[in-house]
Amino acid sequence: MLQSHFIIEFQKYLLKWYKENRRDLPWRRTVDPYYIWISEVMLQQTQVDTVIPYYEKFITHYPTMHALAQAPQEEVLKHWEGLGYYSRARNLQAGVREVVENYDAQIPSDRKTLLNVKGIGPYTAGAILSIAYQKPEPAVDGNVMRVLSRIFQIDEDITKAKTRKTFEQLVYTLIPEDDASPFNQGLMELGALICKPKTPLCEACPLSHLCQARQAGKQTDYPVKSKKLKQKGIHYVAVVLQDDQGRYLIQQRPSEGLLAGFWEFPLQEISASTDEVLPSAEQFIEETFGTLSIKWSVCEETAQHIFSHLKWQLNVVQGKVLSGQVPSLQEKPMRWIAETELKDYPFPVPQQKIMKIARIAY
DNA sequence: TAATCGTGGCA
DNA sequence: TTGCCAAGATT
Repeated sequence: MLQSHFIIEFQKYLLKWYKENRRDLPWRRTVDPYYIWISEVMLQQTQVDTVIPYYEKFITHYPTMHALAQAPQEEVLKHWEGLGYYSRARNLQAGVREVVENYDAQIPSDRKTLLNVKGIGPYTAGAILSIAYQKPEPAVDGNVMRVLSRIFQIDEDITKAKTRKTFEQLVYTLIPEDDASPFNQGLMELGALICKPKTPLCEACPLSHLCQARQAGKQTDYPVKSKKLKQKGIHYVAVVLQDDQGRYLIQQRPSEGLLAGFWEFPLQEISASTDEVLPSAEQFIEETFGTLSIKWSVCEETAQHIFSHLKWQLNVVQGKVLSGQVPSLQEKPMRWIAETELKDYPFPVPQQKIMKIARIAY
């Protein structure tokens, strides 16, 4: 059990350090729960410098919850393009619609209700409650677990879901009643700027005199986390097809799963060898349109894209339809679009790499 | 619980 | 180059 003088000491040094060292970030110039919500979702598993331009653009386009609620989903995805983890965008919009419809556009201020809103989990709920509503609630992210696991030499594996609860209980004992926002943000800022994963700057740390790992010289042994497996490799051929008018064939991905709802040049999975590249492309066209007269060229350059759990190897084949008539597409989620229209569709990064290889402007 | 879901930075 | 890492949520 922690003694009260330790807790007071912890709060005092952390709050003083945060007050003097906090970065001036766009979302720190407001306490509007809607803007805090957007920033927290964008910051999930994403670095601050990456988020800043997306945040600025997003709140300009969707300054109110009503604006976001009424926007077409594909337009929202377009604004999220390149930021990754696209279910965040769909869930954010779904959550905002829930709040507009069920709570008269007032974001709930209690944890239980907040957790029922789409896209809001334990961390984001705590962040909104503490930062926007000044409530003494924990907001435990990777920074907080790293900082606290070092200070208290906590050995639990932070990759396990239930470990977060251990840290939440600890934060409940540490967090000050009246300074919840700077306390939570201070813990995260300390993790980001000082208590870094590889090379913690303990000499500059305001809590080093309270840190057990530091006293034991074992800072980099914490946090404890199990290793993750290597990405599984998959080989594809991207089929870049143009009709006689120079339009490109693009296809929409399914509404669930990887890169849901995004557009792409049709991908055909192949086994590793390159001698399958052209036959696979031809097979795709055969299955989609039947027999067509096409002038093919195989691109020498290939692309690679690494996801959290997958590694794509991409070959590119370009084809031009020689005959005038292209069969109709029926119910397939495909379209023929002009090169100038590509910019109106959301394309994920691997597709942008394919465009570069195929020398298509985007 | 464990797997899924992006992308860019960095040692 | 490779692996790790970043203000996690969902299923």
